Amino acid sequence: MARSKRAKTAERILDIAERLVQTRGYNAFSYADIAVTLRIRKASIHHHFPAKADLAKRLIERYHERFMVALESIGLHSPDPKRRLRRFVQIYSDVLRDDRMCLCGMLAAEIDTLPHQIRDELRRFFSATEDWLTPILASGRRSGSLSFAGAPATEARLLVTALEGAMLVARSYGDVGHFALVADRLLSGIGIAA
Amino acid sequence: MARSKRAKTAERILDIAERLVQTRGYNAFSYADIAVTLRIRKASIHHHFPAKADLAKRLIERYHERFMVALESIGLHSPDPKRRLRRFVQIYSDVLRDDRMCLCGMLAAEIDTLPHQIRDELRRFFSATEDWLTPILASGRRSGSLSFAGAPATEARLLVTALEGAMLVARSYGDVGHFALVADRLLSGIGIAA
DNA sequence: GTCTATAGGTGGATAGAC
DNA sequence: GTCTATCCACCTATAGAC
Repeated sequence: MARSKRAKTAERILDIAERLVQTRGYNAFSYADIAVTLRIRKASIHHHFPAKADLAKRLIERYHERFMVALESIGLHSPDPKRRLRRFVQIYSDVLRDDRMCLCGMLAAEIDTLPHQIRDELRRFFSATEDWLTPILASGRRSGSLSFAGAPATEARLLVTALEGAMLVARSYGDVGHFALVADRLLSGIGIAA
Repeated sequence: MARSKRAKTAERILDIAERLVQTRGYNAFSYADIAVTLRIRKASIHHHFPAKADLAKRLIERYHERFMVALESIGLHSPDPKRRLRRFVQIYSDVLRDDRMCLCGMLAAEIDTLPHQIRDELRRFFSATEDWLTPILASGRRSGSLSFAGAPATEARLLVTALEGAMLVARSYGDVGHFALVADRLLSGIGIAA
């Protein structure tokens, strides 16, 4: 009972590492950073994640899983395509408001320095996000709720890449409003009023 | 005469460092990497750029200057807004085709680990790019050549952030076509056919 | 599961000879 | 302007006691 509120150590390591990667990047954080925050020794972290690459792999898996859960939750709660896409954008906005970059966007920048296995995970993440968006865009247009010219899959890719880029650039301004301007423009571009 | 074809050492250091930052990031390259490529010693690099931050600062300055020269060149050679914007997108496409990320986009990802002075430089780069685009978009729409709904400055920001994001994500796929799809969609969105 | 201790390497940076 | 030599901090990772 005394430990019921405390997450297992492995999960707490992942929590701290996640924030570190999202703010500083994979190559700019160390086991020492985690050890200080968690107030254990570096060696103890290696017990849970033998190599840094193991930690990174698990980090992406967990992020991907949670992202998909969030998307499924959007699908369940709101059948309206406009509302779904607003909530989709809100996920990115919330991450940025917490002073973070998307985990996969950050790792994408460092792609040339990461194990090959991780490249595959990143691709899967972006593709899965597009795959979630595409049918919503398609059916939304069919029902007359949304309006855009090209293929739904193209529009999905624009949304994913533009939101990643807007986060990236907005962070250099330290201004969520910078992101919001682009996000609103993206939504209005498919017929969703701000 | 014998050395007329060889750039000064400082410039060659910048050339190598530029590629390293654009491919690996600021935190994943070292003076040792440059030394090996240039076949001189690490200490010699410190003679030209005492600290790594000095190198980074000069790197952004040079990139920004050259980018602006490229934009001015577009302005001189083609009065047609459609043609200007196609050539604008082509600049990003060329960088990606050389297996690089935009230097400033890469540094933007690492923003939390960089000297504060560099944050200002990055902001200046993105803002200058938007400032170059905005009047072209405005006059292009006035003349009936371009077509979009909101403020020209908003459209400019969408273009800059979306192109950065498209480069970022496309690099994780190792596929320029991934970028091209988004780029074409961005252009068609303002009335420029592929 | 956490600790101490340490290995073996690399990071940025400096002093001083040539 | 380039070199050798060196510093010290930090890195990832391992061995073995508790």
